[in-house]
Amino acid sequence: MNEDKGNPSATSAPLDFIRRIVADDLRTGKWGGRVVTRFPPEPNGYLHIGHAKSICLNFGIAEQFGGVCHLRFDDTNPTKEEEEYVNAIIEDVRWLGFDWGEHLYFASDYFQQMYDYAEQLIRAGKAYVCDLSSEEVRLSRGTLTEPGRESPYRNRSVEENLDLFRRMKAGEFPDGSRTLRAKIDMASPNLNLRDPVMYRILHAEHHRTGAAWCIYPMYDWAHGLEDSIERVTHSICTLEFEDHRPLYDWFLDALGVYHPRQIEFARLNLSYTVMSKRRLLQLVREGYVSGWDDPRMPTLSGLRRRGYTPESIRNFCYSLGVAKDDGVVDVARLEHSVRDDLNRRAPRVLAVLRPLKLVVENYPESQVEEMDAINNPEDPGAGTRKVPFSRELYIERDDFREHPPKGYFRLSPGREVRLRYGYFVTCTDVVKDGGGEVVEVRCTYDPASRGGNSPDGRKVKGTIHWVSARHAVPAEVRLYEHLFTRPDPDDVPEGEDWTSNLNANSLEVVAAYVEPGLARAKAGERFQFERLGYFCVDPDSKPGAMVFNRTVSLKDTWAKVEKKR
RNA sequence: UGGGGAGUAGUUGAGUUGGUAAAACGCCUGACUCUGGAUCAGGAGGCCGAAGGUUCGAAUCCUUCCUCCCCAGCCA
Repeated sequence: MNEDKGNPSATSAPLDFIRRIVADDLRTGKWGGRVVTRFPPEPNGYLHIGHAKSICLNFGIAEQFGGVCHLRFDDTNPTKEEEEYVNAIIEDVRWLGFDWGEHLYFASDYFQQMYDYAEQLIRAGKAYVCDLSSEEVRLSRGTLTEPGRESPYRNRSVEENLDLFRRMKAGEFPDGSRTLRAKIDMASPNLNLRDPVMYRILHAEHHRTGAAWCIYPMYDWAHGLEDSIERVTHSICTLEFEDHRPLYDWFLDALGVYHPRQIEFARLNLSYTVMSKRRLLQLVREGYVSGWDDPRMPTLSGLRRRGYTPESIRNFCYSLGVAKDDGVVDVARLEHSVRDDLNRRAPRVLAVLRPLKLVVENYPESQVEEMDAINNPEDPGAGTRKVPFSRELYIERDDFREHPPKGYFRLSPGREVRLRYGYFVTCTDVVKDGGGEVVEVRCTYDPASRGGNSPDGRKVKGTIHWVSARHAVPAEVRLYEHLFTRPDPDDVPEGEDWTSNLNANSLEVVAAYVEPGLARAKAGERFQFERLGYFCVDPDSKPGAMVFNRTVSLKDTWAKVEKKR
């Protein structure tokens, strides 16, 4: 099939800084020849294209260096996490093409061990139960420039801490009344080290552990332990956790346990869209889109429904590289990678998005011919098919101009064009409605040009697509544009927010006609509508009521030329 | 303002021990073509954030400065 391009495992491309670290570690035997990475999503939303970069990195490294990559749910906050999300995440990672084998884990499975480690830290005098409220903690934490103040509970005895912590676990105290904190340094310039909270009390039902726990570990405390327990070698995360690394290291050192190396890289940002889970959730909840899998969403489920292939997303991610400066990637690159993939594999078909009737005056009224059409010029093995041709056809409105501009070489009065796989036709007349709108075009055909070539060798510049009016299948086609009108959704006037940059025209529904063979196409099937773009059958599609999504248009140099005028 | 990061073509990014700047996408030409697609061949585009310094020589080393991002959740 389609080999991933740009994946260092498949090319001689220079290694990125993370792969270089892995390769060095392998050479020096630092981890005993093991390579263990992990992708640790929190099940509080759907995966998006930014996660795909992380997935490709982690699974890609494991694959390339003969290691393994774990899929681990970081489910330490029962108030935000749901099973629906874990199922969707599993489906998405699998769809993207990765396999974690036996290595499916849940942080919640480690709760008991984490608890035991916490007691160990208490006994070592490195953690204490604090009775301050969250407000009081906030006030005593200090600011960016001023040190914090130590909690009055900071020096409780080990016995008292142990007793209180056990009672926290036993459910004796209400939410928010106490926390377990690490005893580090309230004056540290790194705020993360100012006695961070390790456990909070949350009497909440967890999607996996139910009511077994009422204290839940915080990210900083839990994450390193998860990595340690799984004997991860390289714990790869995004830049915002760079500040947390000293804490990651502190916990593991304080415990004296197996200690992976955390490495940070820049997350992916894409132009014309938003990527934060909070904002994606807002788009869903407030009805700006139809759901997490709305084809306009940058979620993997949205891209899948839109018609993106896993290969194209992987190739896109590999083409990005891995570095530490965060910028914004032009969506045009994502679009390029689907075109590149679909060009090679998508069967071509004829479809007319905005129909204009074309009557071939000298073509016999009742005649129908089956024309031979090539399924995919990029893939000779794809074969050919028959497409019916008759006297009345539909052509694209855009392919006729009563007054053609310079450089236009499609149909217009007196002009001859080729109907793809059909005949040469010459426009003889137009029919207009009361408002002067062209509602029908008349033409004559050259019977000698059957199939698309004329025996006298004369050339025509334009080739347009068409569909037989009598045989065509009506279909709903959903045309998508960028979700936002500006590359940076946050680029708004004073007082407005990112939602004011939502593109009102991001979805246009059109009543189209497609060639008859498409009547049986199944959800998820992808096609190239010749000269238009790549389209995918939507799950909403039903026999007799086909629905297609436009994945991406074809490059259109004529549109570009026209736009410049 | 304290701490942590980052600054190389429009974008993403190579450039690992200093020798004077890859590539991809985008853009512009042209060729070819029964998709104005694809393909092929060319091209434009960078004072390597700035200023000093070291050196025969600096994107790479030193100094100072500037800009951008992250951190004051009992979120992850």
